[in-house]
Amino acid sequence: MAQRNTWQRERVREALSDARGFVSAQTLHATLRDENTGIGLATVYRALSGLAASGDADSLQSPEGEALYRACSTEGHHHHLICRSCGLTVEIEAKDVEAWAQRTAALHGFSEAEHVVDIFGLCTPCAKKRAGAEGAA
Amino acid sequence: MAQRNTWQRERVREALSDARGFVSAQTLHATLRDENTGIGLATVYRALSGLAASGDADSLQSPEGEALYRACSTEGHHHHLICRSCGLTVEIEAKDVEAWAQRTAALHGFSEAEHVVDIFGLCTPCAKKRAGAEGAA
DNA sequence: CTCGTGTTGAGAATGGTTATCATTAGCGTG
DNA sequence: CACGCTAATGATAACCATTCTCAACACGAG
Repeated sequence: MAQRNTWQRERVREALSDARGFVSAQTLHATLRDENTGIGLATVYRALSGLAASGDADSLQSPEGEALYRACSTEGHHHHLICRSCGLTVEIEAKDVEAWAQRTAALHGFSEAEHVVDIFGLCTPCAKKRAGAEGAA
Repeated sequence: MAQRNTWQRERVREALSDARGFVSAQTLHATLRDENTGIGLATVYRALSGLAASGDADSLQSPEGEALYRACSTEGHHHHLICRSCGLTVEIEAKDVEAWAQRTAALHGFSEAEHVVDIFGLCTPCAKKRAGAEGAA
């Protein structure tokens, strides 16, 4: 028996799904604590890395060095389009880029190529908000 | 007078150039220490972030959450092909990917798109080494 | 040479992540 | 249903990279 079902793991999975974008383990833990669950920080980390390992979640490093996680609907390999203002995330496919990455790696004698391709930008609502708040700076 | 010339900063710049790929601040500090220079860790960090800020170095987050730096010859926007074993790094251009990123972002209503495109793999020497050491596992 | 101030360096502080370990609780079994 | 094995939990300590603090120092102008 390698894996047991615990409400904690379930809660982490839920919380991750509820979040519209990437969230840090710390934030997730805080959120779960607010919901009266006395879940432990270590457990959140464990659940999170478990989800990431099993492909149910994606993880990336924020520029500040924090690990961010997000529930992933798409099973296979994919990339993200992330709003740098509100965190909204869109999963995108990039077959062309996949091919290009493999080709480029091979061209330089690299094997077992993996790649990181993420686009950061401003989603329409945030772009509008920012344009409106311009004078406030 | 905003900036003074110190041998420490020069050493950091040199060490960064000597490294063939991305190196962590810790590694760089250790290297400089080995060269009999009694340089301080804090100084290395300071010099490194300075170089990164002035565009003389590139920085990225390793999967382990460490910040890695590399001296960058190319001024403009570019990407990296990195050996995950020895750290060897090749700078690559990806005009097609640039275009694709912009297009994709626009398609989803995102503006001010920036992107992160890096390929991690095994360079030929490392791939061979690894194949030879297979039985050791 | 002398002074002012940016810089340095050792160590403390910070903050995220992982390990430790006693306790708890799934879950298959009898 | 009760029992027991063992994975999972959670409080806390340990870790590690990075940043901050601050007194001593050295660059460089006058």
